[in-house]
Amino acid sequence: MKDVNVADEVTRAAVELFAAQGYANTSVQQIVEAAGVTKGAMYHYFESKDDLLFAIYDRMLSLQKAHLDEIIARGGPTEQVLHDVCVDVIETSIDFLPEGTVFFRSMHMLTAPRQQEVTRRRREYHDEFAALIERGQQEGRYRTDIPRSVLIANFFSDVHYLSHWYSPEGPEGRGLVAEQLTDLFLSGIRATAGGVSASDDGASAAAVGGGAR
Amino acid sequence: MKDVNVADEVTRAAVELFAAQGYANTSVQQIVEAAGVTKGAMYHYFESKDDLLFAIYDRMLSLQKAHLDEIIARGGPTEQVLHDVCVDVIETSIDFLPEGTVFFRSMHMLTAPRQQEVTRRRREYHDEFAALIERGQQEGRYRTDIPRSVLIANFFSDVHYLSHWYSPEGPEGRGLVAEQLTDLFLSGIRATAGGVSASDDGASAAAVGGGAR
DNA sequence: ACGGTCATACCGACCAGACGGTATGCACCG
DNA sequence: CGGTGCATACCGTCTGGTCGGTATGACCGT
Repeated sequence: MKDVNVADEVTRAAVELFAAQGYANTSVQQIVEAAGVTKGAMYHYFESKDDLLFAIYDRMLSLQKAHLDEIIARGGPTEQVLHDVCVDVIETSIDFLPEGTVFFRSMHMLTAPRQQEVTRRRREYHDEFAALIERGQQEGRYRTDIPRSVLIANFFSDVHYLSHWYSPEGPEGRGLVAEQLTDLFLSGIRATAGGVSASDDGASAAAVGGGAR
Repeated sequence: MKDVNVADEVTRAAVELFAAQGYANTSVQQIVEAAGVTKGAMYHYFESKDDLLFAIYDRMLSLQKAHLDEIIARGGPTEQVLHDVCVDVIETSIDFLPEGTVFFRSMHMLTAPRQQEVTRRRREYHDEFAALIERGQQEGRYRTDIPRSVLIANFFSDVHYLSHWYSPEGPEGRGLVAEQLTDLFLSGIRATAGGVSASDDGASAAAVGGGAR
């Protein structure tokens, strides 16, 4: 099965190098050397350097979308489903930390049509996530005084940022961090007894205390 | 004052192009054309393309650090100070949205020493921010069941992510979004009434999984 | 069994061109 | 006259991609 091995080895090396040095700073020569193959072999399996990059995106997107669908299909109370979705995407992102680095850093290096494709598939994920939040809002669980798009951005930002600070060698296990970030997010969007006062007086908001149940 | 004008115009064009196409995909030729100057003029003011990129970082870092110091120097209750700091960094990031795009996307394109310099100055900001959180924790205001580094990452992620979703043309004013994100963050880190507090003796947060009750 | 044919997998020298950077020169100013 | 501010032509390097060629092996008619 040399077929699989070459393509896989190239992909592996590419992710590693792209994450470490960036897409533009990594030459095809470097990749094939790191993968232990030749340029000819690589161009036999990939149309272009861009194609190689897209393969990384494709794998990530497919994986996370599959997870999302599976969790939603499982059903259950909104809070539970949302919790599971959040934890999963964080854990998955930790499992694929180098891919994540490349993902957010090099998206603009893709050719226009592929960039659109990535955007489209990310929006699919986004929309399903948004539907979950909306469901929770209709159930009175989550606050409605802040636009839904802001609530969602607030969560995805955490996923996005992971590759900038999380280290697998650090003290925190991936499962723990996932629970913690999810908890922070859910605590933030939970509907509270009182409203939110915008401009002045940030201090008095503390008096409201938690709507923790 | 042609001196200032040329350098400024080049910087302006560079930010715009870097944000739109990425650093690596933007040639020096493109920059000088967009700025309405010649390559000779540009290389008279900047040592290299890298130098140009660093100038962008330098400006952002100086600005935000100055703001931070000013707000902290103003004093006041912890909650108020932290609130103001959060709002400010978000508003500033919105004012310099293209710079922000470049900032996070192209850091790895800087030469090693400059990358270190940027990291060093970011850490300065980070540490002052961490000190604020710690103060709030000692006052019993903020939860201690989650590592401080996670709390902080949770906030900076929002700042980081802004350039990926916020649009000045959108319905949300920059001040409003800043308040909303700040509120979400503060709601998340607030110590809950009956919840875990006191000394952090390790992983006491495991209870999160079941989702309330 | 066997020569021949064809497709697939792979090799690696080579190329066109783009890019960052420089060298040289000139105009203007104090 | 010297120095600053800039213009322009030019260069060496490096890169993505190509292309002619070879090795391997399955299949086939005889």
